[in-house]
Amino acid sequence: MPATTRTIFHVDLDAFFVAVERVRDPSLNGKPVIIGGLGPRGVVATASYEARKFGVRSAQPMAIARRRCPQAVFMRGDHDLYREYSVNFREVLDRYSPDVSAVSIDEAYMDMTGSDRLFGPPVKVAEEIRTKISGELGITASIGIGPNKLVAKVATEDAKPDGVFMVAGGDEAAYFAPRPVRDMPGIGPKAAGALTTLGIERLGQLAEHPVGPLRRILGPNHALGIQERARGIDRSPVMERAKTKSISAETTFAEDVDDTTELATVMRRLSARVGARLRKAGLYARGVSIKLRYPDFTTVTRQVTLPAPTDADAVFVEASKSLMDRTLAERAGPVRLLGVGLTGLGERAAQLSLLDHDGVRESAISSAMDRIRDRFGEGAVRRGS
DNA sequence: TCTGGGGTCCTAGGACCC
DNA sequence: TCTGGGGTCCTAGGACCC
Repeated sequence: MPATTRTIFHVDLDAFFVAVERVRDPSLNGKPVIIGGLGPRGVVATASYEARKFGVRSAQPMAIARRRCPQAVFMRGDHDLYREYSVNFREVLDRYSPDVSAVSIDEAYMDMTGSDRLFGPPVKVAEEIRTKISGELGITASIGIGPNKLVAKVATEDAKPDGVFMVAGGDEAAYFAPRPVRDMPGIGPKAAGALTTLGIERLGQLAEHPVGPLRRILGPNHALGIQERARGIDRSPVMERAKTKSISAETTFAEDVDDTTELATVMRRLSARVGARLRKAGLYARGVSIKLRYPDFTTVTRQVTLPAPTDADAVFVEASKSLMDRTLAERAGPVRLLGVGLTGLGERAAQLSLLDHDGVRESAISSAMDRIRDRFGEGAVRRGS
């Protein structure tokens, strides 16, 4: 099969959460709006462009955002509503390509190779998609176009906000070369810092650097691949995301918690929460993990593999509590964050044969309690101990 | 300025099996 | 008596992304 030049779109909704809030309440238009955790330890999820002018950024501690832009409207956000918009967003994209892959709630790739005959030149289709999104959802999107996902994704940064930017096939290396290495997805603060020690600041320098020293920083197996990416080369297909591999829930306390009874209560609640989500997805878990973060931000994880796959809360609660006891025995509280995860997920049918009788019974009990909670609310039932 | 919550992927060492 | 290599599973930690 001959190598064909692909046409890939990366579609990204602009300041998505804020945009949705503005559909609901147009009086927010033109104002700085900041959405994120409102507690003492919250961080910014999304800031409107008006707020960004004051130096407010995603993932920034809310305390800093408040200082930089005290006049902003601060909101908690409504994630169920954002999910609904995300579904409608996806529905628009599906009209234009059979190969769409969502990467997150506000972002997706589309393989538009060969779509010219149907829809016209890429930039024109991109504008049409944007018009449809804003017409039907009332929010704006930006679209990056490139010969692969990597270039399309980076191009979106030049398209934002509310625009289209295209990098033609063949231009990708020249387009990447002058950009800071941090612009490349996969190079985070650590890798960028390490590259600086080699005098590498831009993607062009990264692409040209002798691979030897890069192996030390980027890993022996990945240095070459990353150098290819620095030239804008990426062969990965637009593919729907693989199945869920883990389900987790965690909470950062407003104030550090030392009381082991309270920690146990929270651990139980988190375990039940991930258990409910697991059963809703019709899955079984083979492993339970926990996470503790101490005030100095050191983070400890502990994990066990269960004797048999299960979806029973009783098993998750027992496992997570015993892992926590073990961890606290090594280092006692206070604790800043507590988390629980379920791993080794699989389909019910595939794992059913591995269940013992007790497992079947516990599974049935948890499912029955889910139904009661659905009808009567969260606090309606709890198992006796 | 003081760091959320939900994920994925990678590395690395040790156990265990063949 | 000393010494193998490969494969898989398990656990812990960490980088990164949105």
